[in-house]
Amino acid sequence: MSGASDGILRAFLGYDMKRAFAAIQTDVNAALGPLGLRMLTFSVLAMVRDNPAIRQSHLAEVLMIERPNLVLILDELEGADLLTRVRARDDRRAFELTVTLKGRRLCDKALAAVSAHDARMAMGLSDAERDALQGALRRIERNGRGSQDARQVSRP
Amino acid sequence: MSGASDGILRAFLGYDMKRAFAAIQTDVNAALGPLGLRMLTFSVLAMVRDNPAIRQSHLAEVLMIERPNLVLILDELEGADLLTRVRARDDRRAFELTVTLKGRRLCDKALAAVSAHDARMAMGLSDAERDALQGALRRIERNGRGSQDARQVSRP
DNA sequence: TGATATTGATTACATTCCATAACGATCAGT
DNA sequence: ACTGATCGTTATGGAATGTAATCAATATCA
Repeated sequence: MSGASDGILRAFLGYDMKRAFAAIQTDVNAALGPLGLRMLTFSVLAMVRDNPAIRQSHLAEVLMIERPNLVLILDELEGADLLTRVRARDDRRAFELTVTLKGRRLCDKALAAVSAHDARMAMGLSDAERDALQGALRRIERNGRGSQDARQVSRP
Repeated sequence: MSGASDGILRAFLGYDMKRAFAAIQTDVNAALGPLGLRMLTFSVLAMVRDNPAIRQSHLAEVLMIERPNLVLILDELEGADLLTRVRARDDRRAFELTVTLKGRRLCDKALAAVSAHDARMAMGLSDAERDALQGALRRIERNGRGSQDARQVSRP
């Protein structure tokens, strides 16, 4: 007789999401830890690898990270020789981000580790179920943006 | 021509989850803010309401919150006269948590606000899609626990 | 052109959430 | 009674996130 139950909260998407995401974050960080990466630094590294010469502002916008926070992440990655900041020729305020050879190699390993983690977390889900899940998650993300925009519109 | 895309990361569940959960958290906190609650304090309040005389340890275990962190949340809720800490008769170390009348009323309002938020975020999903989504999320949560246990088992 | 506003990156700072170690008080088992 | 475990607490640190303010460089426009 365990006694208490969280049945009320299980009625809400947010509760299931929080717990599922916590499980994912724990597992992915465990998978990336041996490589010296976390979920966030991996996201940045993979994004820069796939979008060479991307600017910090643009990257922050796409990843929905505040610019000041991205600076620290880039300091870490640049300090580990995984990517470089190079002044843009056409705009000397901006930096162009590019992954180094070392960064590309680490990114390959990280992609393999994260893929394994991803398969582990999706165990028991059919391909169709997984696709439906990701479709639903993107729908929720869009629904959230809608609300945000609506609130911002109400400003002068 | 926006330029960069996060297509690589979109292949992973964790990325979609992080963004969907961020949207949910932003929206639910906006919904609860006017009531003086956050996602976490609401979870605790609703749990205590539905499980009167629950002990802190038990509550922390069910919600997967570390005991020291729960203490601060309870301080906040108790300070706002939303719940009470009463010494357990059979164990004078433990506290029994119970929601006050004020807490019950606020919880009712909060439940309505969170229900509206939940419906907003699930807009565009059929009942079947929503059920499938929550089923998949719980599956992921279980998959995560499995990995955690496996790692703990490997310890001496 | 020159004055003004805007943008890119940065610094400094605060907050929230989460995790661990250590402690006093109490309980359980021997 | 002694030992070990449990309950709540304090103190502390790390990680993620957010805002304000700054400097340099660019864009806008009268």
